[in-house]
Amino acid sequence: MYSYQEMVSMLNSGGYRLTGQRLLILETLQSFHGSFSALELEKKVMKKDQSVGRATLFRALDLFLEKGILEKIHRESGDDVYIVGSSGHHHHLICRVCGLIRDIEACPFGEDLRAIVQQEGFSDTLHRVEIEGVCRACQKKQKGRIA
Amino acid sequence: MYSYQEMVSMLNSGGYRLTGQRLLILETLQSFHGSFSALELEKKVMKKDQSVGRATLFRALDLFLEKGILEKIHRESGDDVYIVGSSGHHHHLICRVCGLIRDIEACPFGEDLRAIVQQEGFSDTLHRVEIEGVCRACQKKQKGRIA
DNA sequence: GTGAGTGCAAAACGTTTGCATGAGC
DNA sequence: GCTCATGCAAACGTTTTGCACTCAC
Repeated sequence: MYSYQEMVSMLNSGGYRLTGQRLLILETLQSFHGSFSALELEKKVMKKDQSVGRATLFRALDLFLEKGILEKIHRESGDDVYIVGSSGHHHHLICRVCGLIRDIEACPFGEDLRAIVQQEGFSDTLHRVEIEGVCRACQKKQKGRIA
Repeated sequence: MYSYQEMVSMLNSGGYRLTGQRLLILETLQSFHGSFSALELEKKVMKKDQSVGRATLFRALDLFLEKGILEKIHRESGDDVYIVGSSGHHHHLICRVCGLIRDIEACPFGEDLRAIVQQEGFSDTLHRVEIEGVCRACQKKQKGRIA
């Protein structure tokens, strides 16, 4: 997960302006320890500075996605959530209860799949592996509730 | 990809009523040879019977998803599309140009990943592998356009 | 006959836009 | 100072809802 400094330089290196709003949003991103929705981000940002416009936030989200500062993740529920990005090829392990994300560096996309893709004649492929489950902490909470 | 008959019995076996609208939608589903959006489906259905309400269509989509008659797929572009389901565990190879879908029966989720998931302490996991690329036919079309 | 399913229209939802204003480089 | 970026509010497109009506069982 990128640090504030890394995010700022990623933004800066693209020739984008380091406005107060963008920096505020980047700062807010750090307070999430897992995934978050656009709305959750909006609430946190508004708490810090109520004058930030919705449009600014969505424009920043798009920009950050494009620069790789953020990544978008599709939950089984159908909701899209965001996480702060990290470098290198990786996949995600997501807790469907609390939204916790763990980056997985192992990639199951090996020779077997590559061969199938080639056989089907597809080019310019990218792949997405998302594993969804319940994290240890949420398992404990759930057990506690039933017992 | 399920046949019309299979879809009808999947619906029927759940105790759901076989209404004219639902059957019309199931029939329409067969005409797609790849993925489709809710709107594309709506257009096709409306062409057959203009009196079908939007709400009915969305309610049917939800129902079909729940019964496994349809599957929802997340495109890299951010759009959600649907495909007619098929039985057994499988993943998808998607053409980002035309929406063509190929089911892949090989599953890369093996011991390696299983061990990582266990190590991280996650339970009740499900996984999603989506490969996006450009199919053979669309590659040819693109080449033709440039040359 | 009964209740699941429907059509309609209006509302809700999250997101995007147009434009005048304001701030970064 | 020149442009990119912003705030506001209104528009947008998709999906959901509430309700009276209807049709499958």
